[in-house]
Amino acid sequence: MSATAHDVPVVKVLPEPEDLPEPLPEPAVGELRLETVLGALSDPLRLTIVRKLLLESEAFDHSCGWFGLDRPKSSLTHHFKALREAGVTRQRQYGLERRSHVRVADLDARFPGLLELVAAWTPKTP
Amino acid sequence: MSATAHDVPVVKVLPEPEDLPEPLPEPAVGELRLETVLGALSDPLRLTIVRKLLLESEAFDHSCGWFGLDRPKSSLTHHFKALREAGVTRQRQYGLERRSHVRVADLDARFPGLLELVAAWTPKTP
DNA sequence: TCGCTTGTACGAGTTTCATCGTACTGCGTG
DNA sequence: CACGCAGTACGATGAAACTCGTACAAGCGA
Repeated sequence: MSATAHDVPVVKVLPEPEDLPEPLPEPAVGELRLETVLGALSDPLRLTIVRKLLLESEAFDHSCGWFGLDRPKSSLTHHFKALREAGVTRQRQYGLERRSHVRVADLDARFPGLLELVAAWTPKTP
Repeated sequence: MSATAHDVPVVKVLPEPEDLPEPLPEPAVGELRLETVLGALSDPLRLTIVRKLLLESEAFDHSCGWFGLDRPKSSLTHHFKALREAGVTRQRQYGLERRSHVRVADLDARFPGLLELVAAWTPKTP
């Protein structure tokens, strides 16, 4: 193709799509169901996860441990899987870690306004 | 601004609050919780109810039977109660009937955009 | 290669929820 | 006042979901 021998890569701002590991199994955009997504978001812990991803993750995926959640690992696996299978997050395997990010574009396309509600959410005080 | 003393009220679009029976017990606006509301809306039958109220109820409350749902009465009671206790609907007793409407103003104030998602929802086809 | 780390799989215990039959209440009408 | 109707309350059943311990797989570094 157009790539020649003297083409030198300079800086890579973001990893190329081909460089990323394949996402774990997830529903396609057209398969997203409102009732399923709402069900996944009806749990305080999962709201916490998604909100933290929305507000504090600057274009990076984050592994399970980054959230600092005080729960056993098997519980966290359960909730991250629930979010991914509902289509809220995407997960990729980076060596040891499995990192997550919110499918912002997909969710905004299918359910505009929903993520703003999650970002504005605050946990119950008492 | 331009309103002066000789402005005469023309039509009463909505009935006065004093004419209505007291609403059944429900959470106040400030007590609405996103996780609870999303949980109430994560059920296809309840989404059907709320959507139908949003799209087809022209400023009127509607009784249980109006929806034409093919379920036993005790099931319907369960779901209408779930919606009311989550703060999605308001119910008033009119003689024999208990009529419901969506708390549009309250929900729009606390969770802007949420009801638009419900209105745009369509049940699963298969 | 031997650990250490990250996370999964599986399974049990508990809880919560949906469904719905039956019996009941409360209102309105004849 | 007796009947009928809208809807509730209660309870049983079964399915789903949350929580979490334990055991296991896979990557990475010394």
